[in-house]
Amino acid sequence: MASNITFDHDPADLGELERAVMRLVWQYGEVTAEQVREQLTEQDRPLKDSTIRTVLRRLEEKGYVTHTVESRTFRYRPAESRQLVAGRAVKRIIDRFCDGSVEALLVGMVDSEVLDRSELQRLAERIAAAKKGRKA
Amino acid sequence: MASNITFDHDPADLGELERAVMRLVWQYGEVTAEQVREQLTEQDRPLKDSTIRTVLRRLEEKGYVTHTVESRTFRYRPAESRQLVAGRAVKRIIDRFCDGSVEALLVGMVDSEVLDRSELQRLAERIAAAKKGRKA
DNA sequence: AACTAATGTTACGCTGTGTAGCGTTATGGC
DNA sequence: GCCATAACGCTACACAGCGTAACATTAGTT
Repeated sequence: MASNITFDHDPADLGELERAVMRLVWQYGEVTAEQVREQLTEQDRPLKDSTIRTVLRRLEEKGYVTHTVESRTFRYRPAESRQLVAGRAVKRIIDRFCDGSVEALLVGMVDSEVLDRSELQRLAERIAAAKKGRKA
Repeated sequence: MASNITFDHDPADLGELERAVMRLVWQYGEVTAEQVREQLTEQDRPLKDSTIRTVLRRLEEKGYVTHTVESRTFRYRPAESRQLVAGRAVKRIIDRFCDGSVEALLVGMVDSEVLDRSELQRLAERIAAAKKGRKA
């Protein structure tokens, strides 16, 4: 197996530019191709607008954004929150590198200094609290 | 190029086969090209050994494995633990998708059902305990 | 010296991504 | 109504990475 399964989108499979664009989409909540172009230009990355449009179209094909037309202008919005996407990306890593063990991952995060234990502790409490208060 | 530069090891920049091989390297701790080939064959993925060798060489170039020669045979070993690599991969995701906020990520993990709060709670305790017991 | 096991070299095709040119189509102004 | 213009789609192309492997090289063993 593994050869013909249809994988759903993998956030890590976004290229550098695509990621930069997604960052903007998430940041602004809603953007037009022009706005994206302006922002990128400001980030010292001047690009032709056909380039931006191509990227936005690909992102939509990949399911990262959706768009609505408003007086002949496309408004792109994120299809999912970045937290959700990030969460799935992490899940992928866990599956691929930690044989599904979230624990192994977190230990690795601590080891690679992405997380320190007190921080983790705090987070655990925070999240537990938030979840409890929000309970379903 | 300049081999003295610290390269970014992003597991996401590994291909499907490369990942499969890494999994074996991590699993066995030490492998020869032949062993890798046998294992892959057993996983219904028969490949010529020149293929395996190419992949192992690339993995070494990328810094994922190292090798020592033992009576003409290359013994490949992981350069770093998979937890460490996974941890860094996650850090990348955090930087790229969560603007560096670990909290945002964990919240996302909970939201995308990668983690549930009780699990997180337990983990926090476990890790804190492990760290404490292991000295600082 | 010949045989053979283990490695290295080179390559080729495919897919994805960055980047963009050019064609198309509504809209508003004249 | 006609045209300039804005916004978009389509097509392409080069380059890199990965899977895959044939062929060349080298060093022990007999």
